Amino acid sequence: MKKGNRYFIDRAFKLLYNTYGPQYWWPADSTFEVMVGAILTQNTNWTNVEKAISNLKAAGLLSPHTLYKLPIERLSEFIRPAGYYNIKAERLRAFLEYLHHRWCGDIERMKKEDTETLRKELLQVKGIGPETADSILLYAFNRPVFVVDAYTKRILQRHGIVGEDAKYSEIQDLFQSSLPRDPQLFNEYHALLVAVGKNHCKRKPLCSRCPLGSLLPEKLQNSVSTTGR
DNA sequence: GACCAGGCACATC
DNA sequence: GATGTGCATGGT
Repeated sequence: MKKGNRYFIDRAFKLLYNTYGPQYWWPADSTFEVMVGAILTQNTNWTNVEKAISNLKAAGLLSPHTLYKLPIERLSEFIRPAGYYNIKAERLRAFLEYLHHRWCGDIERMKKEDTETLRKELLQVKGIGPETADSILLYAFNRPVFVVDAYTKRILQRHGIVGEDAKYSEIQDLFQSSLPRDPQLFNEYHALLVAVGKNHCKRKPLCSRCPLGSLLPEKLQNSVSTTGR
């Protein structure tokens, strides 16, 4: 672990927290809702996911048992606003099968399993990859697992902390070995990275006035766009 | 109308 | 193992 990287990880959190304050993630009323949301939000704006979730709520379907009984064709209609609705219906279906066959639909039982086992099992569910599995572990089960998303990767790349070809596990290790294993800290940090990413780190360069600007290495200062906000 | 969003699986080389 | 592609709605 390079010392400069640890400094960046440490300092960035403070800057982001001072700028944006607590993010109160994950916005949901239940553990199950977090898990459903984690699948629905794959490559999708959260506002679209909210529409899908409120559809399910309004129909009284947001529980492991009721959703399990719902035919996949109807499920896909309810979640339509979230986009990729056919594929996400299949993914939710696969998760619900896992929940029922492995845990009898009992989330309280699932909560007692250890983190490594849960992660391994979640990754075997078709449609659940590393980010979705880790979102469930952190935000639904309060486990000290750092979630790496597209914004996290982009921000680290633009600051020269990791290379263009950085793998998920490399970035995750970077955070997990630099920070105390505190779920609340990981929770807040990831949410803050999304907040700054939405404002300043889109696919096209948009770095000016970014709260992390002071952490940019000098050699990268020239690449900062001044046309953004 | 173009671009983007809190990924993942699968085909192909 | 790396790279490309399909999946789709809704906001800016």
